Amino acid sequence: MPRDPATGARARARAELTDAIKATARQHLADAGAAALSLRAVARDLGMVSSAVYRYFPSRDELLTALIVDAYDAVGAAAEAAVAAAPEPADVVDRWRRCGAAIRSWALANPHEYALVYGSPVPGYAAPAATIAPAGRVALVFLGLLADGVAAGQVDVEDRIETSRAIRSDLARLRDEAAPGVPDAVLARGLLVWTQLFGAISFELFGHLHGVISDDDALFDLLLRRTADYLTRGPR
Amino acid sequence: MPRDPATGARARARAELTDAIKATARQHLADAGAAALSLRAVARDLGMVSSAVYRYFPSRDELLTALIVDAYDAVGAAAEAAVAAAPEPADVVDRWRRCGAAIRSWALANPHEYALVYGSPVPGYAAPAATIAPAGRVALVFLGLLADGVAAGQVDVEDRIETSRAIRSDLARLRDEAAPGVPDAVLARGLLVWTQLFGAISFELFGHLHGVISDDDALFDLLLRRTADYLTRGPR
DNA sequence: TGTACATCAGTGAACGCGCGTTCACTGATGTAC
DNA sequence: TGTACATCAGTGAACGCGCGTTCACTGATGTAC
Repeated sequence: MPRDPATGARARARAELTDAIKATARQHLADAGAAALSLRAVARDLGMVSSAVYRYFPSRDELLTALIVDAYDAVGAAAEAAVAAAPEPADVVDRWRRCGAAIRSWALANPHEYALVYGSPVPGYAAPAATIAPAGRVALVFLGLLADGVAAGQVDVEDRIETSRAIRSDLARLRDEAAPGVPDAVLARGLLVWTQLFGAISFELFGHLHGVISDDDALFDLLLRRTADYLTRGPR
Repeated sequence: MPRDPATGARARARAELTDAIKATARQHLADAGAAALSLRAVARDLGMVSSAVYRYFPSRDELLTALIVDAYDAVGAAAEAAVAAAPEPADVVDRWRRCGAAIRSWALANPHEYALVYGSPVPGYAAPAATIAPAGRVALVFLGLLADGVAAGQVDVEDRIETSRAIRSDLARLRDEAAPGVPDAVLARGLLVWTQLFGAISFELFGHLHGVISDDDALFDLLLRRTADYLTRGPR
């Protein structure tokens, strides 16, 4: 009866089970890690026979890919929401801090999905092209707010960088695609700050601050304040 | 005949085979990752029967631990050597750049050992206490050169930080143990720079700069210059 | 120096296990006339 | 509205595989007297 196949009972059941499989697989990530993600174990948890999962995902790697895409989308959505919720859209410092805090919060709430995409690559798994666009989503949020900050005059653009021609053309491409009007030096500062953000989150999550820093929140807050300063005021 | 058991033929053979097992296991890390490291596969590669490996490592996890300890030791030794080779021991900027470059070089030359210790934790494996001291070795190099830089008056110590009491006491412990005379703000800058260093290496190694930055060397060089500046001159 | 004994490396078979994937099948759900 | 047919979800058995770990064993290497 239903013309649109997406609204039929069968289609709805299919969508629901697809989600249930992903949800269970996500839980398994926590127990065993990506490398040990097992279709059979997921099926068992759902009360299905293992071969039934193949109706939904043609292979284990496709399931992994779906989880990776979901993770990238989730962290991107978290950042988008946090930045969009900023009361003063023109205040780039505030938006940056919200952005960074949202990414960290998501990572702390979903440590295994964070590790899945920002930790060591899964051995034997080659990320397919389908993961590229979702991977960029969260970075677009950052580049967008940088561009806004420059446009609003909140970012010092006097800074200069000495670097290779290759880097300059990389930065030019970034500018054309996602950060109109942002000069090379500001983009470079952004890149450095971006790796710093994920470096700090990874260190915290992977235990490298264990026994060294007891107040991770405070350290991260310090990072956000210092990087905001560095982004807007430059090195001097 | 030999009184010292470490010099007997049997003991030497044992030490050699222990090393051979670790070397083969290290190669396997590259192909399959830590989670899939298999005692059987290692034994096969060495032409031994799998049960023979148990004469050398009582379990798969003990072998993993040995690899982790070796990796921490290797990166620490690389940093120590690079810093010690600096012609001007008093030049903290130069030493920092050598230190950072050495860590990155080691990581690029040994990507899977880097991932083993700085990537996502191996699922189901709990790092034993024996890994704690080696893990700190590379950080001691950094803290040492910071302390030297402060003592030599090369580091701006006017900077102040606002942070929690917990962080202040963490920093005080760091100072007492490994960085005498280094004020809180400088230690905090050091921590931020430290996470930035590993964040950049991880991003590069784990493919997050792929398609974005084509000249990783130049970006890293920029990072070293900017962080050296930040370490010594502070935020302003 | 020579012999009896203890130590240790390595063997090969076996244990029980879980994995990804394929395949022919049964029923239930949808579709076309 | 009713019937014949096509589509699809899920079943259960089977494939071949590799894993960690244990165990009784054989021989070679070292040690004590």
